[in-house]
Formats: sequence, C-alpha cells, structure tokens
Amino acid sequence: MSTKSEQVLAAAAELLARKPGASMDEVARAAGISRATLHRYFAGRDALVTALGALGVRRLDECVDAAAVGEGSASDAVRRLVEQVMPVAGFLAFLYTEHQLFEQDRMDDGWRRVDDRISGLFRRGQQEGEFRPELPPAWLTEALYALVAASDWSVQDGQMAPKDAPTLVIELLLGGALARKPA
Amino acid sequence: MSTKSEQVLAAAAELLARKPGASMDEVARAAGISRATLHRYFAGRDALVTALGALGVRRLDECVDAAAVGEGSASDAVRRLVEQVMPVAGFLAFLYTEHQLFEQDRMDDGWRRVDDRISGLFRRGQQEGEFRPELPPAWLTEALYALVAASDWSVQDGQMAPKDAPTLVIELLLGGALARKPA
DNA sequence: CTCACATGAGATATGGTTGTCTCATGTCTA
DNA sequence: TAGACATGAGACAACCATATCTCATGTGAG
Repeated sequence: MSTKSEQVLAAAAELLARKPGASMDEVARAAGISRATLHRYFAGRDALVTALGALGVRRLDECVDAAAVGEGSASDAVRRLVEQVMPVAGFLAFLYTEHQLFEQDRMDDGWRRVDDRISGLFRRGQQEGEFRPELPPAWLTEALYALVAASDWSVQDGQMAPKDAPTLVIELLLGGALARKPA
Repeated sequence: MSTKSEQVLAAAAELLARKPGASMDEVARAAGISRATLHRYFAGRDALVTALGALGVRRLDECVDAAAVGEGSASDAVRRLVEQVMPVAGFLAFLYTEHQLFEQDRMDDGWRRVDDRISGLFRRGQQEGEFRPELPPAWLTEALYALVAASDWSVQDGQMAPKDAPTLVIELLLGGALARKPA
C-alpha cells in the first residue's frame, strides 16, 4: 500500500504548491483523508515536509532523465529540461522557499545529486563552448530554480500565460535581456 | 520621534532578511527594545509586516533613484540598479517570499509604482533596440527580483562570494548563459 | 524635587496548530 | 458470520506565538 501514501504525498504537494502555509488538516482534506489518517502515514509535519522533499528530488530527477540532458547540444538540453520542469514548478517553488526558511541540511544527499546533474549540464555547455565560462554552473542552476519559481508565481498572479512560461524562462536563462549584437 | 520607529523598522528588516521566521520577541530583541514596546510601535505582526513592506518600497525606490535609470544606456542603467539593490537584497528576498505566502493585494499602490519604474527601464531598453522585444518588461522585472533574491540566498549559503553577486546577477540577467555567437 | 511619560519585565489570556488518544464505522478476507 | 484491519470523527492536552495588561523603573522637563 505504498501507493496510497504516495497519492497522499502527491496531493499534499499539489496543495502546498498553491498554499504553502496550509495546515495539516487542510492537507488531509486535500488528500481526501482525515487528519488522523494523515498522521498515521506521516508522524508529523516535519516528517511530511521531509517526505515532500524526497518526492521533490524524485520528481526533479525524473525531469532530468526525461530531458536526456546528456544528449544533443547543451542549450537544447536546457530547453528540454525547463519544459519538463514547468509542470512541477509550483511544487518546486514550495520546496525552494521551504529550503530557505529552514536552514538545516537534511536530505542534502538527494538534492546534491540532482544539483550536480544540472550543474553538469551547464558545465558541459561551457566545455563545449556553447555557454559563457564566467558564470559558475552552480549559479546557473540556482538561477534556473529561481526563474522557474518566479514564472510560476507570475502565472498564479495571472500576470503570465501558462503556455508562455517555459519559453520566457528558457529565453531569459539562455539569452538574457540583451539583443544579440549583429557583430 | 518617528525616527525611532524607523530605527526599529530597520532593525526588523535586518533581522528578518536573515531569519524570515523570527518571532516578534526576536524582532524586539534585535531592535534593542522589549516586546511590549515593539507592540506599542506596531499593533501586531501584520502591522509590522505592512510597515516593512512600505519600507521596502521606499528602499527600492531610493535604489531606482540612485541608479538614475533614465540616464545613459538601458543596460548600464540595469547594471547600476542591480548594484544599488544588492545591499538590500536580503530584505527584498524576505518581502519577496512574504508576498508569495500571503496573496492579498494590500499596499499594491507602492509596489506597482516601483514595478512600473523598473519595467519602464526595460521597456526603454527595448524601444532603443538594446533589449530583446520578445521578453515582457514585467517578466524581466520579476526575473530581476528573483535573481537578486537567489543570489542573496547563495551568498548566505556560502556558495557565492558577496563581491561576485552583483556581477553574476547582471551578467545572467542581461547576457544569459549562452556565449555570444561571433556571427 | 516632582510630575509626566516612555520603557522593560513579567504575568496572563487567547487562538491556532499540532500530537495523541478513543471509539464507532466500514471493508475485506477466511 | 466472525475477525482483522484501516479509516473517520471527534475529544483532549500541549505548545507556541501573539495580544493585552499591570507594575516598577528610569529619565527628562518643568
């Protein structure tokens, strides 16, 4: 019945992506179960958040897999990665801020792994001469997270059309604001 | 004695920039006053946050002033703006996440004003042919906030040298990850 | 000096969330 | 049918932060 707890987790992720401050009760309702049952699955809020973090790592890892970041040009790989990540942007944004709020280093293992994979993509782009070498891969990775989260907030604010979000993130991240010089 | 309440507000901003979840008691201590006195200045946490929001608008507005965004090339103006904004990045990041958490529209007036000023800068850059026209100014403004906040978090994580932060934000925002094609 | 006023420290009450428990109900299987 | 098991609903205490109040202290102005 591990499937059930994953369903609960998914529902929690979906809710918290929209309402980061939701209570355990709200999470339970959103998952279609009672608070008691939720507590049987996850000992407390900490346990829930930790499990959500692990889920986030898994989701993101799947995105990196699906994007096949090792294939083709690095810029195309980044494009594919962002496209893959957008559907989970809200959830990622939740974990992103949660990570800032609590400065502990738990579950660093998983995140470091994903971070390394994405950083590796940017590093490859630099080695192949496609990306600028003066921007650290770790910073580009952070920027990717930040822009994805920001675009999701813009979408939720109604200031950005959902269908435009991937392109706007990609174009800014890869190309920046400056027009390409004709030189 | 409005100066005093501003000092308290500044101290609160400084603390919350580093510790977003700080309690009223911690804020009071950080400001060098007691909880009771803090409560005399600001009726409650909501009032404090609201006042902090107003302070943030003021600070950011001063940054836009100091950057003289109307003068020189738009890209140089963006550079100056980011340089100006970096010292208050932590405070801005706090308000940035706070703004996501509570979805109300209070004090929108002030923010809209600042947003418009910054958006105007990007729009000018587009009209002068320096910036790419396909990225909405509002999105570039959001991205600026997001990248500034992200860089501050990286600095606090010890993953980025404080002195590098402005350059990394500027270079990514303006130039993106892609190397300039020699074509 | 004395009064007015601001402050600090502490006590208290309140609200909201959490963690834990019990009990009744539903469901599935032998 | 009987038993095992999971769940829902609710009660309950505990905790945390907040909000409010009182009282003693200190300081500055008159």
